[in-house]
Amino acid sequence: MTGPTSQFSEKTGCNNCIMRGLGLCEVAIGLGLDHPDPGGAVPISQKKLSAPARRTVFRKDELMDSVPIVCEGWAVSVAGLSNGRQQILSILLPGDLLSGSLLFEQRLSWSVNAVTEVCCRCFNRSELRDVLATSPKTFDRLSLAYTVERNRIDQLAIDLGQRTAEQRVARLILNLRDRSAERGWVHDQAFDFPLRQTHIADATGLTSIHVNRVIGGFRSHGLVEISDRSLKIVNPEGLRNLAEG
Amino acid sequence: MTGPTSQFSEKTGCNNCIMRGLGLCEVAIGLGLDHPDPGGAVPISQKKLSAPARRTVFRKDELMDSVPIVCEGWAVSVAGLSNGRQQILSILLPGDLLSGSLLFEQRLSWSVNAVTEVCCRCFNRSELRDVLATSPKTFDRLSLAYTVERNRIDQLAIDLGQRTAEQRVARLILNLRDRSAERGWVHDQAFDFPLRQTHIADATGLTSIHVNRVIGGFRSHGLVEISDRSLKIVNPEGLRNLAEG
DNA sequence: CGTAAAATTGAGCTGTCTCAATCAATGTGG
DNA sequence: CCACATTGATTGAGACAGCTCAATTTTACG
Repeated sequence: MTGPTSQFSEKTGCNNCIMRGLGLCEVAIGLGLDHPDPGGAVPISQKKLSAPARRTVFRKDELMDSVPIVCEGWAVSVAGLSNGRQQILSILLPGDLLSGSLLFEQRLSWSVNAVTEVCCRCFNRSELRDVLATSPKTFDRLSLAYTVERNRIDQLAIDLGQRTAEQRVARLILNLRDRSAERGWVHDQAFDFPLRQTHIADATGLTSIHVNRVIGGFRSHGLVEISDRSLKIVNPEGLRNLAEG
Repeated sequence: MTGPTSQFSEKTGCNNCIMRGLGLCEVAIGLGLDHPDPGGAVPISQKKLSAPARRTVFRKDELMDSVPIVCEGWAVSVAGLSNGRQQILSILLPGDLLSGSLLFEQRLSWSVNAVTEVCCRCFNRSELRDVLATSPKTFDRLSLAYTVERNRIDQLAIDLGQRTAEQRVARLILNLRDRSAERGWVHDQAFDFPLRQTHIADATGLTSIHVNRVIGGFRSHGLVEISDRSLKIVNPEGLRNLAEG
């Protein structure tokens, strides 16, 4: 039962997570952290935590004794500047580690905001590290996740430093399509897309006004359609060409 | 023994590295990887490799069986785009890990170019990982290095996404001053600065022409002085204020 | 149903780029 | 040791991508 998804403080939270099937908490499940089970999986104590849309889930500089994984909903990790601007450093989909750094550091470098209603599982760090030391499989799985995360940030820097507004937005959309597709959530080039234009703006280093015009352009060129928190890539070829630049 | 530094073009290479004292290969030395010694240090087989200024040291997609550390000279890791532009993802000073990802991945994600003449030590990856598994101290040291690296990239993305040209250049200079200072190479706000304006441009996502004007501005406002591959911060306050935005 | 958040559109401005040319520095071969 | 070739720094003029300010409409939510 979804139950009254409550605050911030640990609540029933993400029951759906397991119910929705294996696709969901793939990292957690892939790591064998999900729950004590026969298949060689290792139990690690965990807490669940959920937050409503648009709320801050974790605050910069918060001291974490756990390593959270997003189970349900979309979130973003975001760095705020003194002048009010902010940069989204990663968009977190269900199954994503909040940040690989949390394995080594307990202080959170950036805030995490919920885009939709979000639910996380927070794995105890020291237990998790013990598992890492003893389970090579888990180690490999986790270092792969870390590598992917790292490559994504490098790619972000390249996009921000070298590409045009249209390319950045196109690439963002294509990335999210690919990540959704890995999870089996893309059908006929359409997928759930809860980001607001301001999220896209903060992720691409643009103004939301300009993002609006760029997307308007995409739409009028028959590249994408957006409606009702869902995005459909009408012309994948065209979008890809635009993105490659 | 140090032996004839071989490889690539096996040259004499970085004998200076040790001779210059502890400041230099600090990571390697801090890790106790330097050479077999009584102090609990762990020997790991290593090769040395050197390259002249402006040459490519490692090429994107190269398969590495080792984890290199820069011992001497400055290098940059850089991603090239099809349109000829390129983004510098990190500036490597002596003592820096080429990339923490190499602990987990053997394929190099981006090329590494020498800025000055450069010399590296390449530690055997599997031996290094064995050491990590058995030496908590080394593990901590290395995960710290990884964390620092990660934070630097995040910071780069924020700079590229949200800050003005002047801020980006100012921050680059201040970062390099700080990193040089950690190594004890800053005297009276002056330090070795072998970067060309094109390097600065590629690192900040700007045109070298515009970098030139920005630096010209800094100079004429009495913020910095550059001459003879050395940079002096004349007005640290002013530069910092500019950088903060 | 009312209020806040998000999307859209217009007009003008500016930071940064492009193109082009010159000059200084550094390195190379004869 | 000089002439030449290459690389790097500097400066000017004009163009444009993306920003700011401002107003309106649409959508979402308590």
